[in-house]
Amino acid sequence: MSREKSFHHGNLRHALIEAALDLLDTDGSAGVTIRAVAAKAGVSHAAPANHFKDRKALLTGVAKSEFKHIWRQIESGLVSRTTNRARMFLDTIANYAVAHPNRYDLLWRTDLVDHSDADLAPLLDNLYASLCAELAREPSHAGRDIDTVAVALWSMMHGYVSLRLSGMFQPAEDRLTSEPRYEALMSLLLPPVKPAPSRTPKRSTRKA
Amino acid sequence: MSREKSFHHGNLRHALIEAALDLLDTDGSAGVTIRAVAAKAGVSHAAPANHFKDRKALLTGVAKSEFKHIWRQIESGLVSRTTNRARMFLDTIANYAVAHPNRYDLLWRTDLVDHSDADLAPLLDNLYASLCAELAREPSHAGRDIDTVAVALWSMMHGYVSLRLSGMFQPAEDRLTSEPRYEALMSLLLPPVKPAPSRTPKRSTRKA
DNA sequence: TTCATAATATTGACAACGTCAATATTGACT
DNA sequence: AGTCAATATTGACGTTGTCAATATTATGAA
Repeated sequence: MSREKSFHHGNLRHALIEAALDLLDTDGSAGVTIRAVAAKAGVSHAAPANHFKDRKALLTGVAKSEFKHIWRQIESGLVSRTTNRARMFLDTIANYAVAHPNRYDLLWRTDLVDHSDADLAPLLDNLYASLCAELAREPSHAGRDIDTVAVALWSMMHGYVSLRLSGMFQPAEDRLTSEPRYEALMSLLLPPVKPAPSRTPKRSTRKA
Repeated sequence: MSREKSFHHGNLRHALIEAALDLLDTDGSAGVTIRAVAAKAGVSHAAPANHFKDRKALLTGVAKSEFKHIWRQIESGLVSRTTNRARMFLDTIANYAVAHPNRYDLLWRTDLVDHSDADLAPLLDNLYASLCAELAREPSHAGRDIDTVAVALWSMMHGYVSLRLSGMFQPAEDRLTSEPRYEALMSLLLPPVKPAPSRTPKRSTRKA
């Protein structure tokens, strides 16, 4: 991000996050030690301290980077889409979770990530507000409280993928419709539609 | 459980789990170190190795004990109840999560608990099968696939409490009905009823 | 009762970890 | 050229999980 391409290493901060992601994918969050990250970036074990005050700050940096990535992915998925936009919002996160289970797990680890971080908290707020805005534009939720629907959808998606990753559930299909389970779950709260208009969301504060 | 009340310490295994629960409640799962648990139980740092081969085994023992506790709580709640039994099943777990956040967090930590443990896995299977059995007895789910409803409910409950504990959501009420949010969420999938008959569940295999 | 043996507990050690202090090196700017 | 802040290194410390070696105790057979 920042163009400080000089000094001893040259943008070590970014290199540390990249190294952390590598270790995260292969060894899980427990494998993301300061020393291993430093070694992978080619610096001494105390070098990261100049950019992240401790391990939690480093992992919070990783989480920030990943939430931004998810946000961009959602945005790019929304531009060309006019129907089922809320659904695509949720699918993007769910797909991310399945594709990068260790990363998804980290994102919600309160012991490893500071969710009240000055940069991270607004990212979460924006995500939630964006989902609410999409739901508000869908006519099928006319008589419903938007926040309740948003919290319900996000909770179900998050709970499902979390319990899947925990091994509590196994992948399966709906016995009646033969849909994949995730499809069947979403249809309970968010029936898919065919036509719809388009753009520009509003804000909302996340309360559950 | 086992009546081996002798040897040096006298039922150290049980004492270790109790000590671990204490540390878990006060300091979170990170505070449950083998050495701290041993110290709290009044033994040397290597004594636990005779009862738990490593830290994961100890925490898996804690999880087993807690899942049994939840199971008993659900059972005792069901005996005198004829309506909304599935709902009470879910409420029991949700209430446990709020009352003991650190314990609930541990239960789903795949890095700390072995969910494929020979004793633990059947507990999870029984819990899921029990929920399915209760849902099957409720007439409101006539045309639905029971597993899909069970997975949806459990996912939403788990996702909601998890995201609450992560700080992603804050406690709030439904804007339309002024119910607490949790009530509003559950009502979306499990509308409460007044009358109903009674007893005896069946089995089901957990697939999602 | 004696004694062998298994079960259980202790002591001591080791490597890996996060973190800190002290020091060294480099870049930027005057 | 020379000062200063930013950045990196080295070395150390306390804590952790785990292992090996040893000691202690209970159990059951002789």
